[in-house]
Amino acid sequence: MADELFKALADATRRTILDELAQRSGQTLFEICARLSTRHDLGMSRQAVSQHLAVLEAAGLVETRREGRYKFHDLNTAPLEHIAERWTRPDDHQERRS
Amino acid sequence: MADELFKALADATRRTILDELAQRSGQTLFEICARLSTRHDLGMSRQAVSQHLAVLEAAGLVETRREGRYKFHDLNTAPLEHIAERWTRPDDHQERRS
DNA sequence: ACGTTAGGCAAGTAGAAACTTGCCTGTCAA
DNA sequence: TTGACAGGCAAGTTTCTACTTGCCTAACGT
Repeated sequence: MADELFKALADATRRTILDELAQRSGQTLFEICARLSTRHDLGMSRQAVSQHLAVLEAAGLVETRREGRYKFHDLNTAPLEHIAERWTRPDDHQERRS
Repeated sequence: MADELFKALADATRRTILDELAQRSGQTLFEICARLSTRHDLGMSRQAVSQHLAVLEAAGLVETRREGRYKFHDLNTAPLEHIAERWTRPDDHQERRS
Protein backbone atom coordinates (compact mmCIF):
# COMPACT_ATOMS: atom_id res chain seq x y z
CA MET A 1 0.00 0.00 0.00
CA ALA A 2 2.61 2.52 1.06
CA ASP A 3 4.93 0.60 -1.17
CA GLU A 4 3.12 1.67 -4.30
CA LEU A 5 3.25 5.30 -3.24
CA PHE A 6 7.01 5.34 -2.76
CA LYS A 7 7.62 3.29 -5.89
CA ALA A 8 5.52 5.75 -7.86
CA LEU A 9 7.52 8.70 -6.57
CA ALA A 10 10.83 7.03 -7.29
CA ASP A 11 10.84 7.84 -11.00
CA ALA A 12 11.80 11.31 -12.20
CA THR A 13 9.47 11.19 -15.19
CA ARG A 14 6.53 10.36 -12.94
CA ARG A 15 7.39 13.26 -10.66
CA THR A 16 7.44 15.53 -13.71
CA ILE A 17 4.00 14.25 -14.67
CA LEU A 18 2.79 15.14 -11.19
CA ASP A 19 4.29 18.61 -11.67
CA GLU A 20 2.37 18.91 -14.91
CA LEU A 21 -0.90 17.87 -13.30
CA ALA A 22 -0.24 20.17 -10.36
CA GLN A 23 -0.15 23.07 -12.78
CA ARG A 24 -3.07 21.91 -14.86
CA SER A 25 -5.19 19.11 -13.49
CA GLY A 26 -7.59 17.17 -15.70
CA GLN A 27 -5.39 16.57 -18.71
CA THR A 28 -5.76 13.71 -21.12
CA LEU A 29 -3.01 11.27 -21.99
CA PHE A 30 -2.25 13.02 -25.26
CA GLU A 31 -2.11 16.43 -23.63
CA ILE A 32 0.36 15.17 -21.08
CA CYS A 33 2.43 13.57 -23.81
CA ALA A 34 2.52 16.80 -25.80
CA ARG A 35 3.50 18.89 -22.81
CA LEU A 36 6.24 16.52 -21.73
CA SER A 37 7.70 16.69 -25.22
CA THR A 38 7.66 20.46 -25.53
CA ARG A 39 8.08 21.91 -22.05
CA HIS A 40 10.46 19.21 -20.85
CA ASP A 41 12.93 17.36 -23.04
CA LEU A 42 11.25 14.03 -22.55
CA GLY A 43 10.82 12.33 -25.88
CA MET A 44 8.76 9.35 -24.90
CA SER A 45 6.22 7.12 -26.50
CA ARG A 46 2.58 7.45 -25.59
CA GLN A 47 2.77 3.99 -24.07
CA ALA A 48 5.49 4.97 -21.68
CA VAL A 49 3.44 7.90 -20.38
CA SER A 50 0.38 5.70 -20.15
CA GLN A 51 2.24 3.19 -18.04
CA HIS A 52 3.55 5.92 -15.79
CA LEU A 53 0.02 7.19 -15.29
CA ALA A 54 -1.09 3.69 -14.37
CA VAL A 55 1.59 3.52 -11.69
CA LEU A 56 0.56 6.91 -10.36
CA GLU A 57 -3.05 5.85 -10.30
CA ALA A 58 -2.21 2.64 -8.44
CA ALA A 59 -0.49 4.80 -5.84
CA GLY A 60 -3.56 6.97 -5.48
CA LEU A 61 -1.73 10.06 -6.69
CA VAL A 62 -3.77 10.34 -9.85
CA GLU A 63 -7.48 9.82 -10.28
CA THR A 64 -9.18 9.40 -13.62
CA ARG A 65 -12.60 10.02 -15.11
CA ARG A 66 -13.75 8.90 -18.50
CA GLU A 67 -15.90 11.00 -20.77
CA GLY A 68 -16.55 9.50 -24.14
CA ARG A 69 -13.27 8.74 -25.72
CA TYR A 70 -11.40 11.05 -23.39
CA LYS A 71 -9.88 10.06 -20.09
CA PHE A 72 -9.00 12.92 -17.80
CA HIS A 73 -6.32 12.68 -15.16
CA ASP A 74 -6.54 14.58 -11.91
CA LEU A 75 -3.88 15.03 -9.28
CA ASN A 76 -4.61 13.82 -5.76
CA THR A 77 -2.09 15.03 -3.23
CA ALA A 78 -3.71 13.35 -0.25
CA PRO A 79 -1.30 10.39 -0.13
CA LEU A 80 1.61 12.81 0.10
CA GLU A 81 0.43 14.58 3.21
CA HIS A 82 1.51 12.11 5.83
CA ILE A 83 4.71 10.69 4.41
CA ALA A 84 7.04 12.40 6.85
CA GLU A 85 4.98 11.54 9.90
CA ARG A 86 5.99 7.93 9.74
CA TRP A 87 9.45 8.90 10.89
CA THR A 88 8.90 12.22 12.57
CA ARG A 89 6.24 10.80 14.89
CA PRO A 90 7.52 7.24 15.28
CA ASP A 91 5.03 6.25 17.98
CA ASP A 92 2.22 6.23 15.46
CA HIS A 93 3.87 3.66 13.29
CA GLN A 94 5.21 0.95 15.54
CA GLU A 95 4.48 -2.52 14.34
CA ARG A 96 2.05 -4.17 16.68
CA ARG A 97 2.34 -7.84 15.88
CA SER A 98 1.98 -9.40 19.33
CA MET B 1 19.40 15.74 -5.45
CA ALA B 2 15.71 15.11 -4.86
CA ASP B 3 16.18 12.05 -6.99
CA GLU B 4 18.36 10.36 -4.40
CA LEU B 5 15.79 11.03 -1.71
CA PHE B 6 12.92 9.39 -3.58
CA LYS B 7 15.10 6.52 -4.76
CA ALA B 8 16.15 5.92 -1.19
CA LEU B 9 12.57 5.79 0.01
CA ALA B 10 11.50 3.45 -2.79
CA ASP B 11 12.82 0.32 -1.14
CA ALA B 12 10.84 -1.36 1.64
CA THR B 13 13.94 -2.60 3.43
CA ARG B 14 15.36 0.90 3.56
CA ARG B 15 12.11 2.23 4.97
CA THR B 16 12.29 -0.45 7.65
CA ILE B 17 15.82 0.64 8.46
CA LEU B 18 14.52 4.18 8.87
CA ASP B 19 11.83 2.83 11.18
CA GLU B 20 14.52 1.13 13.22
CA LEU B 21 16.59 4.29 13.46
CA ALA B 22 13.50 6.32 14.31
CA GLN B 23 13.00 4.11 17.34
CA ARG B 24 16.65 4.00 18.32
CA SER B 25 19.00 6.39 16.61
CA GLY B 26 22.75 5.91 16.74
CA GLN B 27 22.97 2.22 15.96
CA THR B 28 25.93 0.50 14.37
CA LEU B 29 25.74 -1.61 11.25
CA PHE B 30 25.84 -4.85 13.23
CA GLU B 31 23.10 -3.70 15.58
CA ILE B 32 20.86 -2.83 12.67
CA CYS B 33 21.57 -6.20 11.06
CA ALA B 34 20.71 -8.02 14.26
CA ARG B 35 17.48 -6.12 14.75
CA LEU B 36 16.37 -6.60 11.18
CA SER B 37 16.90 -10.32 11.55
CA THR B 38 15.01 -10.72 14.80
CA ARG B 39 12.30 -8.07 14.86
CA HIS B 40 11.55 -8.25 11.17
CA ASP B 41 11.88 -11.34 9.00
CA LEU B 42 14.60 -9.88 6.88
CA GLY B 43 17.38 -12.39 6.55
CA MET B 44 19.99 -10.33 4.80
CA SER B 45 23.73 -10.23 4.57
CA ARG B 46 25.63 -7.50 6.33
CA GLN B 47 26.69 -6.19 2.95
CA ALA B 48 23.15 -5.66 1.82
CA VAL B 49 22.35 -3.60 4.90
CA SER B 50 25.56 -1.67 4.49
CA GLN B 51 24.66 -0.78 0.93
CA HIS B 52 21.19 0.28 1.99
CA LEU B 53 22.70 2.56 4.60
CA ALA B 54 24.96 4.07 1.97
CA VAL B 55 21.92 4.89 -0.16
CA LEU B 56 20.14 6.42 2.81
CA GLU B 57 23.21 8.46 3.64
CA ALA B 58 23.49 9.71 0.05
CA ALA B 59 19.89 10.87 0.35
CA GLY B 60 20.69 12.75 3.55
CA LEU B 61 18.30 10.62 5.57
CA VAL B 62 21.04 9.04 7.63
CA GLU B 63 24.12 10.71 9.07
CA THR B 64 27.09 8.84 10.42
CA ARG B 65 29.83 9.42 12.95
CA ARG B 66 32.84 7.25 13.46
CA GLU B 67 34.26 6.42 16.85
CA GLY B 68 37.13 4.01 16.79
CA ARG B 69 36.02 0.90 15.02
CA TYR B 70 32.36 1.76 15.44
CA LYS B 71 30.28 3.76 13.01
CA PHE B 72 27.02 5.09 14.38
CA HIS B 73 24.05 5.87 12.20
CA ASP B 74 21.64 8.65 13.03
CA LEU B 75 18.31 9.39 11.45
CA ASN B 76 17.80 12.80 9.85
CA THR B 77 14.21 13.51 9.00
CA ALA B 78 14.85 16.97 7.56
CA PRO B 79 14.72 15.88 3.90
CA LEU B 80 11.27 14.41 4.50
CA GLU B 81 9.65 17.58 5.70
CA HIS B 82 9.00 19.32 2.42
CA ILE B 83 8.24 16.44 0.08
CA ALA B 84 4.53 17.14 -0.21
CA GLU B 85 4.96 20.86 -0.77
CA ARG B 86 6.30 20.33 -4.25
CA TRP B 87 2.81 19.38 -5.36
CA THR B 88 0.60 20.96 -2.74
CA ARG B 89 2.16 24.38 -3.29
CA PRO B 90 3.02 24.15 -6.96
CA ASP B 91 4.01 27.82 -7.34
CA ASP B 92 7.15 27.21 -5.35
CA HIS B 93 8.43 24.56 -7.69
CA GLN B 94 7.93 25.82 -11.21
CA GLU B 95 10.88 25.28 -13.46
CA ARG B 96 12.43 28.61 -14.19
CA ARG B 97 14.53 28.03 -17.25
CA SER B 98 14.17 31.54 -18.66
C1' DA C 1 -19.94 3.70 -43.59
C1' DC C 2 -15.27 5.09 -43.11
C1' DG C 3 -11.29 7.32 -41.57
C1' DT C 4 -9.46 9.51 -37.61
C1' DT C 5 -8.64 10.20 -32.89
C1' DA C 6 -8.03 8.59 -27.91
C1' DG C 7 -6.64 4.96 -25.56
C1' DG C 8 -5.51 -0.18 -24.16
C1' DC C 9 -3.06 -4.76 -24.30
C1' DA C 10 0.53 -7.72 -24.62
C1' DA C 11 5.39 -9.38 -25.40
C1' DG C 12 10.11 -8.22 -25.84
C1' DT C 13 14.50 -5.74 -24.62
C1' DA C 14 18.05 -3.00 -22.31
C1' DG C 15 19.53 -1.10 -18.30
C1' DA C 16 19.32 -0.51 -13.34
C1' DA C 17 18.50 -2.27 -8.88
C1' DA C 18 19.19 -5.61 -4.89
C1' DC C 19 21.73 -9.05 -3.07
C1' DT C 20 25.58 -12.34 -2.66
C1' DT C 21 30.38 -13.97 -2.20
C1' DG C 22 35.13 -13.37 -1.30
C1' DC C 23 38.76 -10.80 0.24
C1' DC C 24 40.90 -6.78 2.47
C1' DT C 25 41.69 -2.85 6.12
C1' DG C 26 41.52 -0.85 10.62
C1' DT C 27 40.61 -1.15 15.77
C1' DC C 28 40.78 -3.11 20.17
C1' DA C 29 41.52 -6.63 24.03
C1' DA C 30 44.16 -10.26 26.00
C1' DT D 1 51.24 -9.31 18.70
C1' DT D 2 47.85 -12.12 17.61
C1' DG D 3 43.14 -13.01 17.12
C1' DA D 4 38.49 -11.42 17.13
C1' DC D 5 35.48 -7.79 15.89
C1' DA D 6 33.51 -3.76 12.99
C1' DG D 7 33.37 -2.38 8.61
C1' DG D 8 34.72 -1.57 3.38
C1' DC D 9 35.62 -2.77 -1.61
C1' DA D 10 34.84 -5.16 -5.89
C1' DA D 11 33.14 -8.41 -8.71
C1' DG D 12 29.20 -11.29 -10.29
C1' DT D 13 24.26 -12.74 -10.49
C1' DT D 14 19.50 -12.20 -10.61
C1' DT D 15 15.47 -9.80 -10.41
C1' DC D 16 12.95 -5.72 -11.51
C1' DT D 17 11.73 -1.59 -14.12
C1' DA D 18 11.37 1.62 -17.95
C1' DC D 19 10.60 1.80 -22.55
C1' DT D 20 9.53 0.19 -27.21
C1' DT D 21 6.96 -2.08 -30.95
C1' DG D 22 2.92 -3.91 -32.96
C1' DC D 23 -1.74 -4.70 -32.97
C1' DC D 24 -6.50 -3.99 -31.23
C1' DT D 25 -10.94 -1.59 -29.40
C1' DA D 26 -14.03 2.33 -28.69
C1' DA D 27 -15.79 6.92 -29.71
C1' DC D 28 -16.41 10.73 -32.76
C1' DG D 29 -16.94 13.58 -37.18
C1' DT D 30 -18.32 13.91 -41.87
